[in-house]
Formats: sequence, C-alpha cells, structure tokens
Amino acid sequence: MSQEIIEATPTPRTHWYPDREDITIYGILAALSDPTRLAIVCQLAEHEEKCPFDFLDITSKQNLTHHFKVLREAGVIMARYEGRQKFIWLRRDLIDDMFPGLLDGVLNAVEKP
Amino acid sequence: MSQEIIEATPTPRTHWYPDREDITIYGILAALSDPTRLAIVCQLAEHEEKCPFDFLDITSKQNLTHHFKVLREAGVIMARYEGRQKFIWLRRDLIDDMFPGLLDGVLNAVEKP
DNA sequence: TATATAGTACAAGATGTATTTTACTATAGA
DNA sequence: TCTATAGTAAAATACATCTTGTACTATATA
Repeated sequence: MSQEIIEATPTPRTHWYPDREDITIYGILAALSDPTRLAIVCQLAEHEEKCPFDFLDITSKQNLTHHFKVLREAGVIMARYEGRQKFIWLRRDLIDDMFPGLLDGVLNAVEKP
Repeated sequence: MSQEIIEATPTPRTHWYPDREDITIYGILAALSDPTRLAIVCQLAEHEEKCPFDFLDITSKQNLTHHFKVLREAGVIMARYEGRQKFIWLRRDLIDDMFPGLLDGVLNAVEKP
C-alpha cells in the first residue's frame, strides 16, 4: 500500500468568537477587572487598531496571548491577521449596543496618566 | 490561687474597611463581575438600605456573608448593626467621587427584569 | 433563664486565574 | 531554502474564588 504524500499547507490563523447571547455583563466586567487588560482596553479605545507588539512594555507576549483570549472570549475585542502581525480592536458597537454606557462609564472612570 | 470570674460581655460586631488609597477600579469591577454581587448592588441602588435577609432568595446566608465581605473590602458597600439585624448600603458618594460615572454606567447597562 | 433567630467563622472541595517556561507555527525576507 | 520574527500552545505553578457544611456568636423575646 503506497503512502500518500501530502503537501503541508499552513493552516490559516483564525479565532473563535462568542455568540451574542453568550456575552454577559459579568464576563465583560471580569475581563475589565484585570490591570493588564484594562490598560490594553484603554489603549484600544484611543487607537482604532493595535498589535500585540505595542503592549510588550506591559507584559510578556505569552501573557498577552492569554489576556487577548480572555478579552476576545468575553466579547470585548476582535482580531485579524496580516502577515506575521495581528491587529486587535475594540468591539465598541457591540458593547454599546448590548450594554449602553458601560464602556464609556468604565473608560471615563480610569485615571488618565 | 483563686480563680477570677470574668463576666463575659459580648464583643460588638464591627467591620474593617479599606483605606481610600486601597480602593481600585480593578477591585470594584471584580466585585461587580459576579452575578450574585451585581444583583445585590442593583437592589441596593434602589433601596437605600437592605438586610442580608432580603437576599436569601438569591443564595445561602453563609454565601451572602462572603459576598458582602468582597463588596465591603472592594469599597462598594458599608454596613451597620441594629439588634440582630445588619443593614447594608452602597457607598455611592465615595465611588462617584473616585470613579465618576462608573457606577451609573454599570447600573444602567444591567438588564432590568 | 431558656430558646429562637440573624448573622459570622472556618474549613473543605471544586474550580478558575495570572504568570512563566518551554516548545511550537506561520510568515517575511535574504 | 534558510533564518529571523510575530505570535501561539500547552503544561506547570501559585494563588484566588465560589459554594457548601458544620459550628459558632450576639441579640431578642418568652
């Protein structure tokens, strides 16, 4: 029986996102309650899109991967890939639609440096 | 040597509260990110004062004690004792002063039943 | 004084989280 | 094709959290 040779094509990087009904205010508040993640969200609120690279002054890249996952699964951010880089942005429309005033309430309350 | 008889007087129930500089937005968001606690806070926002007894439909009294402790140590609530009962209220002034718009932002975003 | 009641304290168990370490994948460019 | 780079995956550690069970304290009232 001959062995089939398969040309290994790289799997595209994709992400899983929560269904709308699985996004809760509890999950969002929990996601925002960590200093590292709230810092990320504050920056995202001012910059449209950012790369993980931009946050390396905050923590390690492995830890960033973890925190991006928490934010993504809570419904707070989305991401896309472009070449080697990843671009992340806030799901402002969704959050404002589901929980009006929440994001602005939190962002305004954060002490500006 | 004669044994001294001491009349045991009950110790008054008191609570410890965080210093103002130890109250953080992270702690408050974490405190609000639990369904049981957010339900408690929503009720407190509408009722000036409430007793633990009023929340027994939500969870057990031991668990209430735990959640009140989390809320208190985060700077979200205060409590006083009157007879056998305890009265709890929201630290609205403090929170609004330290994190303007935060509490209203969260409370407005919560789905009303 | 005895009893019931509102609430507390503590420990156990199960689960979740933040971080680091190590090793890996996918892409770009020489 | 080789190498460097941006980011991922998984495991391990350490620690925090939510809940329940059991036993307790403080107060009110009969």
